[in-house]
Amino acid sequence: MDRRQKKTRDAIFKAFSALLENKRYEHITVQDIIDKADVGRSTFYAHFETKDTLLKSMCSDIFDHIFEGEMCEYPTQTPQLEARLAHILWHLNDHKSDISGILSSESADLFMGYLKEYLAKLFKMHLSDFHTQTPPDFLLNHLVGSFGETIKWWVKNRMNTSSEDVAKYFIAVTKTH
Amino acid sequence: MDRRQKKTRDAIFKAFSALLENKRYEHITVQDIIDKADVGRSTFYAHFETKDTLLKSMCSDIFDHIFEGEMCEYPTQTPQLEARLAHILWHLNDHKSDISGILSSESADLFMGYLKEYLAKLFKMHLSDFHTQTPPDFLLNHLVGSFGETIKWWVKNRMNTSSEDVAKYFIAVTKTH
DNA sequence: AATATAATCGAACAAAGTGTTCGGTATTGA
DNA sequence: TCAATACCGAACACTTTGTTCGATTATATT
Repeated sequence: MDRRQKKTRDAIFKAFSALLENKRYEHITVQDIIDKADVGRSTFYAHFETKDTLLKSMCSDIFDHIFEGEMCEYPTQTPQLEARLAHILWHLNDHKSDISGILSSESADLFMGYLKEYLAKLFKMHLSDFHTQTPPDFLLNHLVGSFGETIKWWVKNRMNTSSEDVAKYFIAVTKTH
Repeated sequence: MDRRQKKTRDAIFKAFSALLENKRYEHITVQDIIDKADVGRSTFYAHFETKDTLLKSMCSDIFDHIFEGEMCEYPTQTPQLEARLAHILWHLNDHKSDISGILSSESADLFMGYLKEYLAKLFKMHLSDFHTQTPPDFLLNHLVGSFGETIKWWVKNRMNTSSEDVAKYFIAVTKTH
């Protein structure tokens, strides 16, 4: 790969990453990026079709690195899985600033954010039903987050499953004490 | 409230909802909305500061309705919670099209989407560790989704907890068999 | 029914962003 | 050295945004 290409690519990544620390993804413009990266407009579009493509490339770089060597078959035991998860989390530290920026974006998250406000109120009343050997805020986040993901799954599947069954499934995979 | 206001508000909601069925939230413009709603440009901005405000108002309408009467203290027992969750899911059917549209948005979801691809591969190897009385795709979605939410929580808390502890917490609240 | 009030219209506006093109310049790898 | 190619940068047409303002129109009230 041409040195110039790599240099430009890195400059764009770095600028994008820096911008993400102070600005939401949706509000960052290509103009912002090329200004910060000090790169010509046409050069940007020579590398990336769009802003989303840039994000995708960046994610691939990060994830390929983190999950490298993690994808082989292991004896499937929960302790082993736990170690793997810890390992992934450990590597994520290397990209702390990028990730923080990206995760603070909006949109479907706008919807989920509002939904979660209501779910949180609801689950708070039932916190004592569940496993309590974890910090309360972790537990609450887990319940709200995973039930939110359940709703996404359900909607994605065109709400084919009955609501009773979905609720049953959710209770089934979540540990009570 | 003036009839005209309500009429305009409804027209905008309806148009927005219709647009969401065929177009991602991020790509819908105010122009699209006022064209479909057949409403003056200035009228739109008289009602909503921005597109996000519109979404927020819409969400409030939906959630206030669904969670109405759900927010009082009950005897906190898991079967009772299960019924409540089912009830919420049931009501969500009334807003199927809106919700489907909103939940298909991108951005932070772009990042999470890529991350989840990797997580899914990983969890697939460990599926047999977990509770199996649910459909496999539900289980996989739950594990990937809730671990993704765990990562969000962790990042949001500035990664203060050690990665080992986070992994431990996650395993603790998730039911194995 | 008459009237004051308030919502809507529509056109125009500056500002900002998008994505593309193209001729010229500079760097690279062979 | 030299051909290939990556970059520059300016210009382009186009879209979107958010605001303004005077002219209409519908509304609630008396």
